[in-house]
Amino acid sequence: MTAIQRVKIRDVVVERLKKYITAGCLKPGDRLPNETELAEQFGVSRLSLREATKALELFGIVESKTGVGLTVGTVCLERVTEHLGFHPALQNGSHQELLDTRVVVEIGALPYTAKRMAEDPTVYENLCKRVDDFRQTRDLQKWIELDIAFHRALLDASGLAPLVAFNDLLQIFFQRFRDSLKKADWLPGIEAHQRIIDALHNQNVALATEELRQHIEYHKGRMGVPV
Amino acid sequence: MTAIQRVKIRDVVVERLKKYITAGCLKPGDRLPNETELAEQFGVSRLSLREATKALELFGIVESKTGVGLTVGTVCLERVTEHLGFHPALQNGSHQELLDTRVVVEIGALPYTAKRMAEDPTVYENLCKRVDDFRQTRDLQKWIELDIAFHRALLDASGLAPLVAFNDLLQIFFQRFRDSLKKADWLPGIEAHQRIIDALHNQNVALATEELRQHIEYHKGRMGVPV
DNA sequence: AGATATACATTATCAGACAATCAGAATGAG
DNA sequence: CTCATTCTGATTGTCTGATAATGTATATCT
Repeated sequence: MTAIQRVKIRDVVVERLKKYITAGCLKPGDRLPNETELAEQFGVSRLSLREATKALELFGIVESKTGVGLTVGTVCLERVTEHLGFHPALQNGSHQELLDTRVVVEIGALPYTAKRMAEDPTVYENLCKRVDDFRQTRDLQKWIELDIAFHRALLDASGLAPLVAFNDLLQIFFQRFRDSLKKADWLPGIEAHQRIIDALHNQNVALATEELRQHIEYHKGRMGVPV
Repeated sequence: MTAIQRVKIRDVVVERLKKYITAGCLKPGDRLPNETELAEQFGVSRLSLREATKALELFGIVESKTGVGLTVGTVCLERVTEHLGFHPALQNGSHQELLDTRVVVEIGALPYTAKRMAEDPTVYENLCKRVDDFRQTRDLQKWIELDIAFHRALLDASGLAPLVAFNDLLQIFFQRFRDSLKKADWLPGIEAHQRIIDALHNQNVALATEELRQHIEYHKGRMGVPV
């Protein structure tokens, strides 16, 4: 049996809407035709079109205001996180895969970070400040936030915005595991953070790489059971 | 003026649905009440409930099958990235940034690919076959497809599915640049592909890395003007 | 017992209607 | 003329009701 599956209209509409936006090079804030017109254009009922737009609206890809119409929205990952952060249904690839992916992304960015660090002294200073914040915090929940923020800042310092966006998505899948960590598990991480940025500061990418790898993989044994 | 904003019913329903899932500790695959029942329970019309479920379905948070009903779904990174091509980080990223991001991702995956290649001989064979396909093609459009497919396969061979998903996203933004390439620009790429997988086959990750870096950056000068 | 056909529950999609809301035009007052 | 107010048209938000498509489970027949 060929695993045919009924193509649902709204999925087609979703794709066509996305294509409509990209094809027209529409930017956030740009107006879209109204529902009736789009529905007619796509040859579907207004309801089917609505189901598509409403779904996209949850991502922020489009926005709709009563009495105004549809506009292209600004995708912000916070909104995505908000909807995906709640626990039950996210269990994607194995933890190992996700962990390895993080290693690839974060380590791959290090050379770029080192380069920028050499050019701009504030980069190192800002990262140091983050480690200091870490040291002065006792609250577990705050630590989790700071840890995420640090790794994000480290990536951000590379100047590769796409990687930062991708990392934000990955973090969603790590959220659950962070919550299960104990206070003691975090302590070694603080100095590891410091060693990483110090190595970068000294333009020793190889050392920073090794420190970061160990730092990420340190959690491997502590996070829940692999698939 | 307090920025009051009409609370849309479907947003309330979305929240209640998420709460319903978390409160009941429902796991992927678990059944939900049917649409009419849920609508009644939430005190909204079936349509409003549908708009909420359909929106959540785009994320994979819930799944619905005709004739079966609603079930709790599994959120997977692939599905999320699939719809996130509109993220500002990707749209506003300069060509240089996107190119660097590709370098990070593809090179970072090489060690994993090499490892899998050592364990499974078919990995190398499959990649070789792709290069052969390349050699026997004269059509420009076909070359573009094969090139995308090759790089995708190379990533896929690493076993890191999240990276593949991210790469798929990136490729969207390289599409237009590929179209601007001439036939002659592609010729050197064929053998570069071969050299990369051969180096991996010999477990020479360093060489593969250097080949791949040069291969990707070869296009740098040929692709449109940097931002 | 096994294969086939039927019935039922459920979602998918549609059409039409009315209410709520907003932006801008028309109107009026000063 | 300028500003505030009202009105109007456009657009989305929500509802009701109905029909088609689909998958599961039951019942039926061989």
